[in-house]
Amino acid sequence: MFLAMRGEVEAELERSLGALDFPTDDLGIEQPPDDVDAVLASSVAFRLASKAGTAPPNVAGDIVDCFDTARCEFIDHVASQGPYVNFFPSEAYFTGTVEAGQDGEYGRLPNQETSVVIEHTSANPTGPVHVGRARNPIVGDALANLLSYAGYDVDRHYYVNDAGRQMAVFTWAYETFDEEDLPKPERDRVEYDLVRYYRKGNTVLEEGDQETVATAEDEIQEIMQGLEAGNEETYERVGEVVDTVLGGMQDCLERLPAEFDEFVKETRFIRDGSTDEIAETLKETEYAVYEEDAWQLELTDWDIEKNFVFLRSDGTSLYTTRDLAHHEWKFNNYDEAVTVLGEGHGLQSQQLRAALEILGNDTELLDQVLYGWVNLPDGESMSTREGTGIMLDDLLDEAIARAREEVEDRMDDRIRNDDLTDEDVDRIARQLGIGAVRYDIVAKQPTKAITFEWERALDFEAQSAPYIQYVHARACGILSEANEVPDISSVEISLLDSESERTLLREIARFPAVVEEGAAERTPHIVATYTREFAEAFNAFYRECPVVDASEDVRMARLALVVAARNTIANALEILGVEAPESM
RNA sequence: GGGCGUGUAGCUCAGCCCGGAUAGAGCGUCGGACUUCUAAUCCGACGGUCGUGGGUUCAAAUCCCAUCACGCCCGCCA
Repeated sequence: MFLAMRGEVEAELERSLGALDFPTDDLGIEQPPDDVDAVLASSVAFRLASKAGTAPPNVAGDIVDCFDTARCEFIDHVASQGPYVNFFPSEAYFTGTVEAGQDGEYGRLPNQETSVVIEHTSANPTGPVHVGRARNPIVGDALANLLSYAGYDVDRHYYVNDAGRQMAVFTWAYETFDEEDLPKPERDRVEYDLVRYYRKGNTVLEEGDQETVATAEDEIQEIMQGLEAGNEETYERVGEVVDTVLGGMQDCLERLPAEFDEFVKETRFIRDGSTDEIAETLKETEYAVYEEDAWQLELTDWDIEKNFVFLRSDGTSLYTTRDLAHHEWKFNNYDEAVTVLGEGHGLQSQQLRAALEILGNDTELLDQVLYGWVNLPDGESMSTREGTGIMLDDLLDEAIARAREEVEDRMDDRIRNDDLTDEDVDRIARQLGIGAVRYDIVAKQPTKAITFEWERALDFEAQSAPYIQYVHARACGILSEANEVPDISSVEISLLDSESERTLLREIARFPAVVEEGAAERTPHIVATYTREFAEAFNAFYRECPVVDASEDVRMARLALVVAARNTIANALEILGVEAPESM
């Protein structure tokens, strides 16, 4: 209803300003502070005062006089307060909110008829997923959920770097070393098994004697050239390693859960010739220069001082050249593209955009969401090759273990006698533990750097997932206790007239607007902020408004409100990728 | 040196793009509320030169300029 009301405010305010001979390009619509009872406000009177030759409050008064609420369904009245014009909701606003909230899909926006490909994670398939990489799937998955809720047709892609030197090193190491020379794997899963070869290979290359390293380099070069030349046998050898490791990483990511519609391999754009085509096209452009035997692009028009080399002196392509072919493929198959990537790729993503423009693409359709690094407290960085960092599996296991402890501690002093089964305890521990990890990461602006600390990551207090999840469990508790479904057509919404009920209704009403804004700005964290504010409103309602024991009419109205609240918080959590427990 | 990002309460963060009503939360500290639809909750108190200095504006945490601190990047690696 918020979106509908905002539409009415915009239309009628524009008409009013026009009638008063004021410009209508800036309506100054904003959210009033908490202690003002209006849903929307306008500060436009400030800017019109000098034109009108009078003080802002007078202008605000004129606007109020001209504003015709008879033309609006969701606006009850308009009032000026000093220089501000405040818009107050009608009974239909609240009735409409409760009705809309009965839908289990509440918050989902109309189909935008637009396809979006969101690429995220895309970690090199070299070993187990560590916490440093985990920010990407968590942000990426939430953003994909959010765009989907906003009515976009979303495909989730993982771009697999299977053509680089690291994969050649990995393949050589895997084929060279014996299992018995390696340490025990840290966990019984394929990527933990195979990463040992990769680490051993890198150690040998760094510390081995000259002859060993030279032999290894020859073999690595042979693999790389086989890939570039389109040699099928090489593809198979490398592919075995890539697919195996990736399979294990997928198992890990599914725990979050983060799943993908497609794993797009980099070699695909070598094999189908599109990388070569791109290179040939670029050579013909006015930005192309041939310097020091390599083809480059001068990007000074884009304020990038560094030349972008797209063909090496030996004529082979680079990662970004292949990524150009990848992105042209995206543009051919989707209306819009979003990529979630680490801040270390800033310059590269600028070069990519510039080159895509040179190739004639509309880069307005590409959004690159950058997220900051995850550091360890002692300043050490996380590296698969060096075997440093916290593994995501370990973090999730620890989170679940701590959540289980909490659940068990609380079992003893539960007032409610609802005997949780062992399965319930398992479920709750998993939902809360993983939810806490996800929420902690998705709730922050991605551009902020994070220092990983166990206690902080696993804090289950307020402003964490369990706080929000508890709201859902409470709502479900009321509904199961009441054990009846309100007939929405006969419910008296006007009975929901206390302050806490009205506040909760307003929170429910603006959920679709949060989805709209978050999707447009590609900022899933605002959904997390919303869930916190929503939880506060719900808890106030919970404290002040008994549902089950209320008189018949009030009970029905409140039950309808609780259904709407439950659907809202369940769907907001779904966007964040945090499970909504029915009991905890 | 250049580019990008970050800097808001002791700590962790919203708010900044798009200027507007007394700068908001949580943690921590202190003090309160469970015979109640689940206290993983709620209520109250304490806590702020919004990094710093200028500028624009009726109005600046928000826009502009400068500056400091921290992070990342500046490879014919990925």
